[in-house]
Amino acid sequence: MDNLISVATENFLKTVYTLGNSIGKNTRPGTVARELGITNAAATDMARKLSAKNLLDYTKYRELKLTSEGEKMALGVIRKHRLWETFLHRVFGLSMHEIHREAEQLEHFTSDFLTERLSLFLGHPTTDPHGDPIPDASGVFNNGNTEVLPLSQATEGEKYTVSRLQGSDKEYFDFCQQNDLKVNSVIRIINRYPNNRMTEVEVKKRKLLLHEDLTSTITVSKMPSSLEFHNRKRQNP
Amino acid sequence: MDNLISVATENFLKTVYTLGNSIGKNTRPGTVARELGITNAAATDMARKLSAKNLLDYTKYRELKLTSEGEKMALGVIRKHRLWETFLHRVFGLSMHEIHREAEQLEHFTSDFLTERLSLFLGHPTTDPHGDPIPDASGVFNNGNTEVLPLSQATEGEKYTVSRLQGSDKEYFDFCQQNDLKVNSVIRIINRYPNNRMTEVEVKKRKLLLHEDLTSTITVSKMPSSLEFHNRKRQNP
DNA sequence: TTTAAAATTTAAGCTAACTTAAATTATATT
DNA sequence: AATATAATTTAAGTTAGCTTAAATTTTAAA
Repeated sequence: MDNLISVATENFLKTVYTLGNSIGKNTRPGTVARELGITNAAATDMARKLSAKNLLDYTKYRELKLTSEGEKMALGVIRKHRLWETFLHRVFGLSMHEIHREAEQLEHFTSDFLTERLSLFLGHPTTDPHGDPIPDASGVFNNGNTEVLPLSQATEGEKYTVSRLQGSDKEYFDFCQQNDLKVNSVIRIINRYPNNRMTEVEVKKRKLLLHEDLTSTITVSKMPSSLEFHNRKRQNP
Repeated sequence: MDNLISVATENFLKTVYTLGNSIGKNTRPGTVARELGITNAAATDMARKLSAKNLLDYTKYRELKLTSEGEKMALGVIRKHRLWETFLHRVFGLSMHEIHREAEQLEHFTSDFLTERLSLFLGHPTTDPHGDPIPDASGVFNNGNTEVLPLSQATEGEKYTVSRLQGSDKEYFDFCQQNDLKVNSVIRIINRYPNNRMTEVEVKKRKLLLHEDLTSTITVSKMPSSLEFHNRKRQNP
């Protein structure tokens, strides 16, 4: 009857949560396994264990569903991850592709006490540098409810603001930086070429032709999110 | 042939290093076990494993000795620990009794890359808030070589400065704070009562009668360490 | 609707890091 | 120098978190 939560468990719950909240993804054991780099057998095994601890509901051959307790834990880990990313970027000046790697470790070894000091120090941010929302200490998102959609599904002619950049490697962020694709950048859809899966956009007077590989990782919203804008301005607290 | 270093290994090496460098302590398996809260059997087991990995020299029934590789690892962990303590105290304002607990976790999940950014951010400190020296990235201490000794062994009539406070709980630091026993405080030995293991000292015009339980945890030096003083002044970088 | 392919589960086994209990070796004392 | 005590080591066993391989179930296609 071990009550302590392990890194493996935290990562498992986090992955189930993330997959469950990503469009076009599912929470079947195999999907979770692939995401975590473990075998299907290990994922099934873990699912049964976590089910016994009431952290998720598991029925053979079905998708995994977090219980409210499991979801709360997942959100706790996500909170720590995103607060650390914000911190590492703002305070230590780590670049976008570096912060995830470090936060991935730190998130598991930060007490709730320290988490709140971190959040306080940062001025209780509600989004991280990628534009991802940060839940509060009780697992609630306070980001307003602006409609967001992947750039790959944006409408021709419309104007949007970038709300999230979901890539991870240096090249991705270098490219985005280079082309002014930043959180809160204004972006207009010039043309869509669905057959070629390309989208032509305008950012800061410049035209870009982007493939769906990229446009599916950029989340945009029609109205500029004033909350996020507010947060971006407070760089050195 | 697992090349990754585990938390258990890091803590084991750190403990052997610390015991080996504390006067009146030894590095026998039982001592290490007690320190880590594991059984003797587990300590012996670990000693053999680490010996196989060339991190320490182990001969049955003898004290444990770190190899240079093992010592380097131990110093790496200690560096991370003390940098985090410095950070948490200076930047997040955590109190003395809180920083150890958090640093104890963070030290194991901080990459060398992040460690150097942390050190840079803090201005490459050479002592932590307890006055403990921080080794540099290659495991070298750059704290000058002021002679230090426990307050319990200080000489009657002499003046010293406090160089380290080695306690851990809130009560300890509250008492020290209350009585101006801080790193770099000036302290004069008025009287020693070896039979009762008490020492009478004067700090900021106030006289204190202290038991060896306390005086053995306070390290002092005859000459005020200008290096440490310099560091203490840079509070909010 | 049958069947082939894909996914999932079960079974058996491994390693790290522990445990308890028994056996061995050191050490300290008389 | 013999012996009691303390420390250490060995042996056997446990749990978490994996693995591979085989068996089973689902799903998708013919």
